[in-house]
Amino acid sequence: MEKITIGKLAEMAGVGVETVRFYQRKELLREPPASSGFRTYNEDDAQRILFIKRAQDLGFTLSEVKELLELNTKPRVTCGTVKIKTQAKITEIEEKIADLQRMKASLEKLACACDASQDSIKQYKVQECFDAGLNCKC
Amino acid sequence: MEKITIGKLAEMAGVGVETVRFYQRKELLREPPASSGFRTYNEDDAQRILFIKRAQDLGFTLSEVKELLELNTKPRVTCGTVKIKTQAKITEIEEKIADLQRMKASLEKLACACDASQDSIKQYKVQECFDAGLNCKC
DNA sequence: ATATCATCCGTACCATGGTACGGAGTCAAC
DNA sequence: GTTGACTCCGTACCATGGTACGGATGATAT
Repeated sequence: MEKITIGKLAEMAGVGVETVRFYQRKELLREPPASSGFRTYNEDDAQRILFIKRAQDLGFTLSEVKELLELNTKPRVTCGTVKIKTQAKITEIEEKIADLQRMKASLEKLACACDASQDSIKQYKVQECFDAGLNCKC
Repeated sequence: MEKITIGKLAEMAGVGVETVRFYQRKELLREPPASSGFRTYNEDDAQRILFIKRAQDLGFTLSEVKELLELNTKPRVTCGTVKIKTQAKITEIEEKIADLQRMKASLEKLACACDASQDSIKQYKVQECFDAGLNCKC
């Protein structure tokens, strides 16, 4: 198997060298055996970084990712554990979407009010729009 | 009107005294007139903090909240300007919603893949769960 | 009038997720 | 056998959104 240096690993995974070292400090990635002072990585390390990036894109924090990765080392963990964690994340995301949709509705009312009250806009407060009692009847 | 001290204001808005000072440093909140060395707030200041918190809960950063608040305070803002800014925010929100919906879809695939493999593969790895999620046809 | 709060201010610190720096050692090519 | 690129390590720094500290002074109640 080829020797993968930190620079090559970083390139393979699409991250910076410093990011690899950062993940090692955070114990998201093992400290690989060092041959003559230089770390020697393998394909699995690259896969692991790609996994971290993927999970991160799905809204997991690094400590959540670490937890997920640690599920592997624990003996009797099944996919069910992953599913529970994943569904908690889905619920979180659904709540954020609902919040944003409420926000969007409020801003649409503000935009609409701008149309309606061409000249009296100066009195219109953004806060008022966000608050439950909206002036606009759009 | 009653004099509201920083401690009372913080309590009214459900934040810490230090948070109020922090918002002032960030220019999200005015530096109120100080009567004999102590700041004197009013009801509007409390409303403003509540607005900040609300917008923040909806995924806006403090600098975005600041921008939103500035829609109110700019003196010569015309109706058209408000509408353009508001609609830019709406577009931003729509993008956030779309991002979250993509995240949710991926997570649902992940949950589904976990479900499918729960019985059959006892030693299923977390990474494999994510990989299965990518290819899941649920 | 004295005790006990609250407030003042600057500054330091916390977590998160990295990024940058600088002096040293190492490796590979020419 | 020297040059240039890469790596080593610790440490400092960045933005974000706060939280905590501590000495001084103001307000208030008994």
